[in-house]
Amino acid sequence: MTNDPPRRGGGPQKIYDALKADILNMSLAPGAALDETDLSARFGMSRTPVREALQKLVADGLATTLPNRNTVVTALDFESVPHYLDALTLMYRVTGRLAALRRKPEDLARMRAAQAEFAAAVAASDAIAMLESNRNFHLAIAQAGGNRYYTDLFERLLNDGMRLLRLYYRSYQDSLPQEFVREHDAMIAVIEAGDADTAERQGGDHARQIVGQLQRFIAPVLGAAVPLE
Amino acid sequence: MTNDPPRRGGGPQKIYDALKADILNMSLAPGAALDETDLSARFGMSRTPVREALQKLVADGLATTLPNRNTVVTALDFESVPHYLDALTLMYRVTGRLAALRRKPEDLARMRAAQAEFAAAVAASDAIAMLESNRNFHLAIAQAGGNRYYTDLFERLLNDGMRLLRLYYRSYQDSLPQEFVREHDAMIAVIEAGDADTAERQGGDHARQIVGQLQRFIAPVLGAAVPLE
DNA sequence: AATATACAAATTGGATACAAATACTCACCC
DNA sequence: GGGTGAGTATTTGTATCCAATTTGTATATT
Repeated sequence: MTNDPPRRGGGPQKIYDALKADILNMSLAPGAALDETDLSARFGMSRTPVREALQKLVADGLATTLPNRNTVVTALDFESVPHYLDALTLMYRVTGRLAALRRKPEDLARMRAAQAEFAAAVAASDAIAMLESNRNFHLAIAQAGGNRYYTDLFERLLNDGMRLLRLYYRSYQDSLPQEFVREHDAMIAVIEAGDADTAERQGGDHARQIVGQLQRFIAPVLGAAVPLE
Repeated sequence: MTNDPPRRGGGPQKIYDALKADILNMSLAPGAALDETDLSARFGMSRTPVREALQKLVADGLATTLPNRNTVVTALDFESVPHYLDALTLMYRVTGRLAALRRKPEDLARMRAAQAEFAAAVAASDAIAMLESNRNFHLAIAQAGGNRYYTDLFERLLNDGMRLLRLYYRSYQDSLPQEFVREHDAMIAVIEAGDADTAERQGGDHARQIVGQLQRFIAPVLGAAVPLE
């Protein structure tokens, strides 16, 4: 039996991973309470490692602690969506460029692996798997760029993006996913070829697609047009 | 006496602030051990709030925990300096542009306050105060932009920058600080005028100055030229 | 009836106690 | 004399315990 001997120190990581997955899935909705006692019961550990995991989530911006009260899943505030899209666009461009300049064989392998998962998820119409593999694909591009400042910011953006898109994933029922699969393939090709200018332009184009998506699907919810640019 | 009744919840913040200041000053050198027991004695609190503060420092990238061993101040690795400068340059430009577009009166007030401190520190040749007020000045510009994704990244960059420059602050004995004072004033003027294109260009120019500084003062230490761009 | 106040219950923040893993010491062996 | 190993000591990781703050409820007062 390869029953992991529950190694010391692995507790907070397990709890963190589980909660993070639930938050990104929107299994835990924005605003949902994260009760320390409940969680310690659920994971069979004391409150100490639970608190450590919660503090990491807070550092990621995925949770927020209300002083002397409980911790909650961070809300998605729509007024910051334009800021979000601005930063996302910039990071698509920058990471695309850097990846073209610095990609190594193992980076391309990671990108292809994530892209294969993405294509499979699209074929299966599995929205959650789509969002997750899409996130991993773009994260692989950022990692290929090798700049941890960009990688860390981009991960935060992609995390928030998973939650935003999960709200509106109905849009993925349309023809767009196939379009994204093709675009991803094109990005891999350009990055492999090392064409930095084209990779940056592609990143901008890809971002524009997503901006358009969100405009179409969020604006109606808000009841008014989102002021973008 | 306005003796703050030591309010519950303020412990970790105090410890975090004190340690962060020491790390940015380089009073705590990179690689220095952060012993939980020592710190709890020093601050007169138990290990619990100390650990919380350390975890926040780790999340900031200022400290690193070695599993089952102690936490240390994160090392400054010179091989990532080019990445650092790349991201810093981009953030100078982006935050300059955004600040010009979205500045409010209170933002300009904060910028001017930090700039006054910076000028005073330059006049007094106080290197630490220079670095700190310089950091606060640029952070005020980022805050004026209002995009928390950029603000958070920029704060990390400015933190790392304080440590890097502290290593080589002899360069500030030269004529350059006065140059920086003038440039900062020019940035305030352009941001107040709302000229986004010029503000972005200024940011890039300012970054170029710093890149040049670091090249001149770090390259000799490394024994070879740093490959930049 | 509505509001304010006092009381009670629940939950977080912090302290202490305990267990596991690592580092250090010193002796012993080659 | 140097290296290896057992045993000890120190330090982190986890559990439990206590206190302080807040929320909700019930009662009393206007």
